[in-house]
Amino acid sequence: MSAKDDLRRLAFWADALTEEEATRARKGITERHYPAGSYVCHRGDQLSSWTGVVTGLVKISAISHQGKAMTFAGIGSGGWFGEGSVLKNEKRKYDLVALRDTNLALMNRATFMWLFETSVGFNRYLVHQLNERMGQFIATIEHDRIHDPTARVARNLAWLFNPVLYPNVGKRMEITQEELALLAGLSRQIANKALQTLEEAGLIQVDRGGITATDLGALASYDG
DNA sequence: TCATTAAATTGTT
DNA sequence: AACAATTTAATGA
Repeated sequence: MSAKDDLRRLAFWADALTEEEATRARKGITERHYPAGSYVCHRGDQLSSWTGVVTGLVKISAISHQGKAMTFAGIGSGGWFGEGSVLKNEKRKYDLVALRDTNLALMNRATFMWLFETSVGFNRYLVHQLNERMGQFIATIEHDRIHDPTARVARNLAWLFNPVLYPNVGKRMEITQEELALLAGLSRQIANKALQTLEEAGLIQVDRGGITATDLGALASYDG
């Protein structure tokens, strides 16, 4: 098996690399397991690895200076994040929590920087991802003051279903209502009601242990 | 393959 | 937070 095939198991962007690049990338990555509920890193930690979710679900959240907890994004399998902190070699500005049993791929900084300076395909992927996430952040800021729980759930779902950031995700995502509540910062009961509302509105279909998006655009722009 | 049991998830109060 | 109902997973006959 080639290094690229091996790398593809951990990272979908393996296809953008040459054999040589993939070989080096693979060597710079280690896999690590995080039990459900455990912290991957706290704000202020010096986690100098670019991080990919192989399996599981991770929440990125921060506390605003006003003391309010805020979720930036949920990352499902296939998602990679933290390039900002790695590039600038600075401390994390947010908390990372594994919402369920999770396997992460950690790429050390040296390897990341080498790819960044060497690989055209890698940079193409990075720019693509940064651009997409920029759009997501802007949408987040616009809806920062939304308190309607249904809208918050809709937004979090729209993130999770983002096809650019998480190409592995199809129309259906495996996530329990409890995990979604954790993501949106709501109680499970409220999240349950919100999901029922969204289902009645025809945006999603809820089944046991998973949610199917039927109208992604409407989900992303849902404002109550 | 089927039945029983345990565990997880959901809907409701 | 606690409860009952329902679904899935695991086990063993």
